[in-house]
Amino acid sequence: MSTPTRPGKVGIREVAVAAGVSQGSVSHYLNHPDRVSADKARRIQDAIDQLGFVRNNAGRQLRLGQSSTIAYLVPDVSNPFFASLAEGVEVAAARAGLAVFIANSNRDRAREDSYLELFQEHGVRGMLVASPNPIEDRLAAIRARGIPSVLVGQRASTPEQPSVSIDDVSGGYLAARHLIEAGCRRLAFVGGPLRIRQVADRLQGASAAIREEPGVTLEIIDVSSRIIAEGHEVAEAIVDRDPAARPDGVFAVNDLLAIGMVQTLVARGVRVPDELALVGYDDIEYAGSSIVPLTSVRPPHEEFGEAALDLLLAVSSDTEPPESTQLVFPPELVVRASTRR
Amino acid sequence: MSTPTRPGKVGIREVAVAAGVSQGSVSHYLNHPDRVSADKARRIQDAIDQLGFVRNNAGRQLRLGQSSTIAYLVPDVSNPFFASLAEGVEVAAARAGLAVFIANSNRDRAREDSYLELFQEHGVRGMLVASPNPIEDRLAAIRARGIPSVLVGQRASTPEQPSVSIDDVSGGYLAARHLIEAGCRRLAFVGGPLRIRQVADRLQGASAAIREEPGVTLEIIDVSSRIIAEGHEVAEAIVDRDPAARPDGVFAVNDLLAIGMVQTLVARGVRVPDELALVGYDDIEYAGSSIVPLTSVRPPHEEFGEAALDLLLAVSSDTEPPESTQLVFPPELVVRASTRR
DNA sequence: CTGAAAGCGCTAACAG
DNA sequence: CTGTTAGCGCTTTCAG
Repeated sequence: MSTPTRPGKVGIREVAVAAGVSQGSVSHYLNHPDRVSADKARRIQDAIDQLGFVRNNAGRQLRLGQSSTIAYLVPDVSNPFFASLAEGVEVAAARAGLAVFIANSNRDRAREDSYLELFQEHGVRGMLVASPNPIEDRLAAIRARGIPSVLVGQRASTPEQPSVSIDDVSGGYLAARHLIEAGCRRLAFVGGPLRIRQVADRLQGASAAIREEPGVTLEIIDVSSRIIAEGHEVAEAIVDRDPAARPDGVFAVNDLLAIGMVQTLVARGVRVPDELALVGYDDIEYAGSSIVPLTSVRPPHEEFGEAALDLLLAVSSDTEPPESTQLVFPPELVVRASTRR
Repeated sequence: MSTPTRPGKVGIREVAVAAGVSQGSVSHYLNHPDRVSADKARRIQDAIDQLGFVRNNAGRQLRLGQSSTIAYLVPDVSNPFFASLAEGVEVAAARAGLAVFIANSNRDRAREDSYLELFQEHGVRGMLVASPNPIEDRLAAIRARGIPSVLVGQRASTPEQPSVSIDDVSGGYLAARHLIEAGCRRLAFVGGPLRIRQVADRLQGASAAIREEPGVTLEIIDVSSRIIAEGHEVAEAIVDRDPAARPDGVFAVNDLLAIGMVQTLVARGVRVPDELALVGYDDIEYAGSSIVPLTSVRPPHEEFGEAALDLLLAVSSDTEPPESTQLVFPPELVVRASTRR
């Protein structure tokens, strides 16, 4: 027999037999439907429906040498900021006929590595990577193997690495400046670890604003993670201080921390913003609906995700690479009740 | 030449040449490291590092006939409820040596379908599916092709379909009962469309509670999507009514709606809970830090995700399938300020 | 312990 | 327009 049908397995071969055509025609039908006669097309489609044929991606990809999925690696799926980026990424990907697989590293170095490895093994078309860790070396190595990537949320330090980020230094400046203008004199920066680029940049911007204003002090409250629970702890510690020793304005390095803080501050009877004004960062959807609506530094969200994917597409196309491969968006300050005295 | 080295491409073949061993030995080293002599193992590893070899998943999977990734299809990545499930899913997956790819259908039927198709093409080991749509038929067809799945967040209606869900009827009952006990007499259920199983079940539970209490009425306010923005709209409409015509207790079918509602109610000067008490559903992390902290019906989160993955593993193993393949967790009511009069 | 070789399912180049 | 066929990279028998 030249084309035996194996029971149980439904491949292109079984479809061909059922439709009474050759394997090649089925493949043609699948990939260039217009190059097959209407009659055979119908018979093939019928056979496909009948048999419930699903084309095997492994075979296809092995043959083609590339897939049509792109990967989006996120440090924390439960941070709404990354979720809202994902929306934009998917919109742009759909437009380009690509599917997006999201993977969650949970900020864990080892898991980041293993997903990065996995993506390569899977031959993804490209990757979008958001990470609190220094990861450019790894991305450079991956790029050398032909897989392009865009660093998301952090400006790349080498010109070869495309990135999409916001200007965190000016975001930090905006936040601190605003607190000063609201009358705060003893500021605190809540965030860490400082080795994280975004954290350091935001602090740097805040420091610059403080330096412009003699008499205003900046205390740094270092935290190891940037989640709601950590905000609770920091706020507890602040409330436990002698009232005179408390900061009167806090710039939290992200909204999760800020939300946690407001929650505890309010619960412990500290008046926000009167006794303590608070600015967050990212302007996640929940910032505006916090116990005390949160003033926050707002990066673009969906546009940001779209920009990242478009950039990835641009750098991976054969055409001339785009003018600039390091997009930096300006942040905006969204003022809400947490700083409105 | 029997093993030519193609420049640029680094495959198992190139590694073999560089290490001076055969292709088969490299593969052995990769898959059964203990079956290779220490000397060759070292040489092979050196060659791998040197060349930056990454094994090609397409070839591997084609040969093996299966992959070691599982898929998690989510209707909305930006809903923190699904994000918190993801954490649990990944924990359990990591334990089993599996990687999780998350895909976002954005509640869109067509996108759901195309991801489901894609997962099959990719030969995932199994899928976890959360969907507001009726999707069991599709999953049954996929199961027939050998890919197991677990329906998440919705009890399956056929015994063959494994599922992990909470008892939404009793969740709805809990919510409405609580509002009644808080003194509410004109309740409103905010949610929709009613063809969504979870929505219908929650309403059914609420109705049961109302029937127990003569004199209490239940108004149904139908919405088409269950997001924060929709909550804003519903609240606007309620505030625009004559005060006497407003409900005094609202059960929102999820926290997103409830959060949007509180935000608008407070902004428009309606006192929550005094004029209007509010209960949400899902107990997402932000419910507790809402402008008025939200009473909510709480399903398990991480445990839920873990349970789903464990169930998937259990049904896909060759061993006897577990006693019960339809896990239903009981919900709890978490009482916060939004109903505390 | 090691190597040679077959073949997983598919696509595209080529011949008819 | 249709069929035949050669691999894509890998794993795994099976011999040695």
